[in-house]
Amino acid sequence: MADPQPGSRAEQRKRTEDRILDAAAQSFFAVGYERTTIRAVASAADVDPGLVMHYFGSKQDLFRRVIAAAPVPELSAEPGRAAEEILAGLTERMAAAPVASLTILRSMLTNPEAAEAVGAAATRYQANVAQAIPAADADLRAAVINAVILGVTISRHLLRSDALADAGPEQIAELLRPGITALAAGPEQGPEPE
Amino acid sequence: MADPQPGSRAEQRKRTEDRILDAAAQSFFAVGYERTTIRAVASAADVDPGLVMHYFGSKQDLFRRVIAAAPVPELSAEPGRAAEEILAGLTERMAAAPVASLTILRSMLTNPEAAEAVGAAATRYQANVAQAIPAADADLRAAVINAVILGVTISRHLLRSDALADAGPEQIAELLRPGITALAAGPEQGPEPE
DNA sequence: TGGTTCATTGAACAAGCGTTGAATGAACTG
DNA sequence: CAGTTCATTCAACGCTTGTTCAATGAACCA
Repeated sequence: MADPQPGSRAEQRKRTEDRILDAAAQSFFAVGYERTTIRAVASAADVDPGLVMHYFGSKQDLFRRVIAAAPVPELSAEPGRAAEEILAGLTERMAAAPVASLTILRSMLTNPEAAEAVGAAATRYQANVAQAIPAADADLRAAVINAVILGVTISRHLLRSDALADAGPEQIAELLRPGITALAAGPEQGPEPE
Repeated sequence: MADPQPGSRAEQRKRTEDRILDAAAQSFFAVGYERTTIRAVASAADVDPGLVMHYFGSKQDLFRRVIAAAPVPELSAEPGRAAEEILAGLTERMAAAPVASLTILRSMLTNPEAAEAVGAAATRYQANVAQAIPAADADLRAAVINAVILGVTISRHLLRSDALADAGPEQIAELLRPGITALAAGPEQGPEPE
């Protein structure tokens, strides 16, 4: 599945499609779904608005294409090590949050499609986390962990909270460690069962 | 500052204004700023769109009026008790989250005005929290606490995460307790500093 | 080379938006 | 009661939006 011949029609098309996709991703990420206009995307990609429609069908489809590039974090942990894996994943994501993921987050509160994407990803992630938590309320605990990660990510990357944006990923992860550990450990049940 | 005479012109105006404000709040909360239309608000309030403009000036001003009703959580805590007060405040807010606050949250990622409101409230709240934390990185800790609260609130009320929406406020607060406590306590420094 | 495909453009459409300003008629004021 | 205020409506403007469709010209294939 190599790139088509340079200068060929197919290659030119791919170049243009990618330019549009890039411009769209940038705009969706920067201002969200509603404030992004086909015209602005086309202009940023140095292309006619009609071409955007011709290639991607509709604004909604274009949005779908952009957010389809969002990697869904996979996580499979064994009980006891769950907290560390969660923190490691969070650290990694804080260091380099992909544009597609942030685009979804930016639009999730106003765009049903984005909300659904977030919901689906959250459900998968929560299921994986919950299975590693030895507690009756594992689902709730996983949901809270998810909420915490969501809040930190939004504050840091979208709201650009000064304190959070300036701090290093490991520093933030360190501060979250006690809470995540407690959430992933399950209920305390007196001194060392067994 | 009693209500004006019933049936009077002033009273009638107030009634209408309130009806518009209610409809606007509901719409802003439900679908956010961009998807809310003056026409829809007017229709819901059984009023002509022109009247909305006449009374509130512009859509942006109407939005301002709605979010001006959002209570800013005040918090002044002494070191050591900070965590409990934070958790108490969070519990309270989870039990009855005011529409205005949720409206701001809904729009904060796409509307600059809402983002500013969130930022301002967050800054004030963080300052209060930080002052009660005995640590060099108190600001960062306060920011993380804020982010956690933000994430939980969004997940619960806006994303309607099943697990979180079904759980009781106290239950969630209980799960959050270890993390918040650790954040508000400052760095551990060996066994019981005297 | 001649015909077809297709990337790309330009102009336009219909719908919806926020917003305006004149018109109406009932509530006020003197 | 006459005159003014003002809550409310109606119709319209100008703009932007997503979207469509015919036209163009270069790349492709036989």
